[in-house]
Amino acid sequence: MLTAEESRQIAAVSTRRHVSPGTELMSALNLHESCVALLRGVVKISRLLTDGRQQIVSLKAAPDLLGSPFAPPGEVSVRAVTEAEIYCVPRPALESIVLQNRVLEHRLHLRALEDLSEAEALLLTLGRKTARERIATFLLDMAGRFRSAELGKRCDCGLAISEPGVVDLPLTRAEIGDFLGLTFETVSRQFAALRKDGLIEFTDARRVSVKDRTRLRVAAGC
Amino acid sequence: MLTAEESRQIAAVSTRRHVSPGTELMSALNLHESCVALLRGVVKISRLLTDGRQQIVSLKAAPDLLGSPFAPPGEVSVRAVTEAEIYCVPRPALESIVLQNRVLEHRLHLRALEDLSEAEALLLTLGRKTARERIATFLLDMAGRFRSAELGKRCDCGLAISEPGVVDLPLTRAEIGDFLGLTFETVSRQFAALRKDGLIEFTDARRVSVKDRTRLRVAAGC
DNA sequence: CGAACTCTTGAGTGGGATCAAATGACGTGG
DNA sequence: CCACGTCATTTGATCCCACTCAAGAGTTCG
Repeated sequence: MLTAEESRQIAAVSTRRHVSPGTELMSALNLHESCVALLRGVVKISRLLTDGRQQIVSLKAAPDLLGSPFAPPGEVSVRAVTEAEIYCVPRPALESIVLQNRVLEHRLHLRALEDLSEAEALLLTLGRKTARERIATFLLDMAGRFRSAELGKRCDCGLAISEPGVVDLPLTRAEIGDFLGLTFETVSRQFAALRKDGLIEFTDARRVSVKDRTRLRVAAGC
Repeated sequence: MLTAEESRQIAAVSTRRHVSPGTELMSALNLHESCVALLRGVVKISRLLTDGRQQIVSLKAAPDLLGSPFAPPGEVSVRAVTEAEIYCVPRPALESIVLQNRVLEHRLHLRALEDLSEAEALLLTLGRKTARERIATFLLDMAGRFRSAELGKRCDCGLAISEPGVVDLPLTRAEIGDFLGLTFETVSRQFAALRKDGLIEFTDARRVSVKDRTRLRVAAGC
């Protein structure tokens, strides 16, 4: 995403941090003062209601940039899901780098449009799909993003051996619920139902194997 | 949004159209061949499931630009909600204009980030709010966007006399349901409940008056 | 070993969906 | 002008999916 020169400029003004699961990466205070370059790990971006209900609006896996130097204010929480390595970049510094580099701004623009498209897909899921459809949709999404490292070792191209389709879920059942607008009990029950129907299999609670991708796609409702 | 010169450039390569409510503005065929400048009226952008379920992901009121010359492919439907006046702009033409104008691309970038923020707010609504909270949230949103023309005549600034708060809803009950992930019966019932509780009043089915903005905000759940 | 999590599973409830009917507004054509 | 069809809306009755409450097992960690 960045050239060596750009990376150097950014690193020069940033602070590197290692964070554990659950750590809030941006407090409400510094949210508009810095962006975060995600070097390793997975983070969740959530919107909150005052009574504690929350909705995960986006999952980000390294390498990626969280926040935008131009993003409008918004009440979001950013927390590590796994162990993670990050750079905290002062917003003004990032802004000036981006404003000096047309191509870089164009790339950020494209990424914002992709994020928007992803958010719209999730809107369809939350607004119109059943619990079973949401879980199936989620599994297909995760299968495209978190293929297990065991099989398809070091195969960087996305088109690895897809039949074994083993996925390492980075989220707890409760987090999956917060992502899909469900309770963790419903998530657990729908996983059990898909397993009983032979669409998936679990080696343990966090490792799923997709047994029948075609039927899983049907179960996802499109 | 655009300078006179930019508008002229765009108009030169565009075709103007008047469309009636319900008209599809972009078929699946030309969706990636053109963008739409909305001059008058309101349109809805929806995502569809094969069995007919749909989710409105965004409402756009004139003046605005629909689609982006850089947007990734996505299965969306764009339909007029009210009578509308539009320019259809060939995508390559718009793309070249934007690529020649840094400031213009920056503005499109900012708009994409605002759209993303709006989409995230809707995600919270669809994922975590009750029917009553969704309707209250929707009314507050509409009150900020579609203040009735009767009061506050020709007052372009958004800060008009807000107490009378009369709103002209551009959507049918079914469309409101497609926006909020509810059925039209539930929309109708929740409107009735808010009316019974004295938070709002109807002069007719499409014209709402906000009687108690404070309690409506509480009802919106934040 | 106990505390704190995570996950599963069961039982019962309730909010919103579904099915159904009636009303009113509107335009169209006889 | 009225009869008619269409569409938007409201309201009632019933159903069911997902939520809630609860219990227990498996884990990790101090």
